[in-house]
Amino acid sequence: MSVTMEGIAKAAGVSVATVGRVLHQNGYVAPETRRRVEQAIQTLGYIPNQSARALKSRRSGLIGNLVLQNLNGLYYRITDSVLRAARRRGYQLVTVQITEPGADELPAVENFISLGVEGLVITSDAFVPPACFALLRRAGIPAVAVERGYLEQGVDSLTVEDFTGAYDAVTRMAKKGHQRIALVASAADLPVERQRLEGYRAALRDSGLPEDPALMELVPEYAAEHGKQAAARLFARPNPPTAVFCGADTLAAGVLQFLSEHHLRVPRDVSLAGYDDVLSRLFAPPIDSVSLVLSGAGEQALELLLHRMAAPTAPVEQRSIATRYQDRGTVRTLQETQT
Amino acid sequence: MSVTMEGIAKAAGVSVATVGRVLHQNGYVAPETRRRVEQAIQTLGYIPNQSARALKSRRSGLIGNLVLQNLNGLYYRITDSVLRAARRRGYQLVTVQITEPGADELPAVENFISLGVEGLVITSDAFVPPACFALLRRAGIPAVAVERGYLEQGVDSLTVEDFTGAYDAVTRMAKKGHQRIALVASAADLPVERQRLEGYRAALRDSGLPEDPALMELVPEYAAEHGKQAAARLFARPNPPTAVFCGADTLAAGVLQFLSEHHLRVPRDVSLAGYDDVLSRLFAPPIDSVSLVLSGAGEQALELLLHRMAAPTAPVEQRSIATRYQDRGTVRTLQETQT
DNA sequence: CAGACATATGAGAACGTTACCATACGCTTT
DNA sequence: AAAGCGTATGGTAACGTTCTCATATGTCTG
Repeated sequence: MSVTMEGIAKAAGVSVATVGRVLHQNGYVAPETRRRVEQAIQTLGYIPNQSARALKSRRSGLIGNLVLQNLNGLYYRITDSVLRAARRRGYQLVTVQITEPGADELPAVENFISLGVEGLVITSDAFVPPACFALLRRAGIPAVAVERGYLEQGVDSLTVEDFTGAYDAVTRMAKKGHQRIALVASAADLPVERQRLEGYRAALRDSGLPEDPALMELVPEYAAEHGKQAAARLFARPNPPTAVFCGADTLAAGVLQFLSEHHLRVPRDVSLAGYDDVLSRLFAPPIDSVSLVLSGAGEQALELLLHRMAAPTAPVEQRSIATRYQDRGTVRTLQETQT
Repeated sequence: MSVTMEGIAKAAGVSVATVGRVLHQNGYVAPETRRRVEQAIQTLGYIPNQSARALKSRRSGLIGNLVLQNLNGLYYRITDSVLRAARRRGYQLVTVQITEPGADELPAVENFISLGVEGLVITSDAFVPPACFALLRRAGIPAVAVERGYLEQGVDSLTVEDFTGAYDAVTRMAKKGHQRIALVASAADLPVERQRLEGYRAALRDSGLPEDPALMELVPEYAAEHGKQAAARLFARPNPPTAVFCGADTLAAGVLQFLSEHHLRVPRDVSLAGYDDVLSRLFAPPIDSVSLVLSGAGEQALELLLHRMAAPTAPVEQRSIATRYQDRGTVRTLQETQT
């Protein structure tokens, strides 16, 4: 069927050992012999068999990418970044997306080990069961967690500075004079969400603003519909907020839909900011959002991973993905706001 | 290092052959022996080595997924669908995304062959060089193209009914009495774009409307900014359109931004519809869009692929992904429109 | 009771590659 | 001239699986 090293060895009139030397550019090969072998490789269209290579050399050239929950488009961007970084280093990325949280993780990790991945990038804000890490440890495969940290498992991680991102956004609103700043965010008990919530609360506190539970809308899901309903509740109050900070762009979309339907304009009547900066650029008007500096996230993840491969016993490292406030002018000073 | 079949054979006091029989549930194994072997597998935590398995059996259990150009979020949804379908059939999906169109395709395909994929799903509206198909043919690896067809290469395909989708959307506008229906679409010379354009033109023709070049904005890219600029040009005319059909949701986003800035409301002043239905649901207001019925796209793609694997010489097959007009009420009858 | 047959297990040859060891030649060094 | 060394090449044993073939029981049939 397919052309093997033996095939081209025969064609070039040499041994497989020599073909191997040409392929790996190591050892001594006479220029003329090299030419003949390369010629044979060309004409026969030889493509090395990765399975055999991996089996023998214990280097698969594969890096696993475990993605859990893909609610917003964010993970795609991270995966994309990791993919490019991996390729730049000569690694192939194998992505597995969890469909059934809580049940699929372990089989997925087994699968990765089975494939012989040399490292694993775990992209998730959801909780990965400790058994997965135990498995990886036993197999001697290093992992790096992106988005959520697993320091307690001794895993290097790349977390998002969500606290700072939220803190910064809300502080800006407070600095512009807003007193009633609402929060619309996910109620999920995940580090990411908790940090955004805490950032919001800390910003209020540090700005000397009271924390009003009636202004904190924690909704069950990211879907726009929930943002819309939350806005409906917020603006039905006698004292509606003058600024709304959303823990996700999709929620902000819902808020914007409500405002638009009720002829409230952004930022004339209400100031609005979202999070993730994945959609907000496309809204009418484009709204402020906390963007994650993902360029380089893949690079960082792979750096951590390769570093860990080289030094398995080095101290656990944690780096972070910075956030940057994307200012599109939808947070206006209170004086200019029509109440 | 890791536990092999020989390891558990030793632990269970049997030969590797027996372990193999237990693993594959074929051949005769005494119940008691089976128990012992399974016990050993459990306690030692045996995980089969895919490389060795693939090398020997020529069945890697891998399916390749080549993705070119990932402009809108559409491909992610297709990939996701393919991923699930593949897993349901016991296949692992390996995705490679092209970064450098025109240069990366061939190496990527070689990589896939090298990995021993049993089939390849090509998701792309961009052009895949024939050399790739030649390579696949030589390696005896079946492929299926999603989104764009490659019938001339003898490749099964799953194309999107873009002509119908556009035709349907524009016909609806015409039926509601609109006479000046604008088009904002990508100028890229791709089958997808051509079909959307042709659908628009055919709908005008069949509705007895003249084709007005001034109402056809073919922009270089999908970015919202281009939609906005196109809208600016359209509405600067003495006779602006009363309805705008966009070849992509991102373009519709730009149009909406322009309209919003100029206090033109949808659908009160202008009717608007997008394409792909990937973002339009989130707009304020949510706008009509042509949605692709992707549920089942992965299933279909894998069905085609597996069918081809089983019968390599069967006649080339082409199926299609249907479109469905998502009505959110942003196309209003001309009578109700304020001009 | 001999042969046929179902049941149960082991031995071992591949799969295509890598990498170590052996061999062989010609040239310099002492 | 023997030893040492750089150059060039071939032979071959793994890597962990799969799978065929061989072997060894007991059990049933005519």
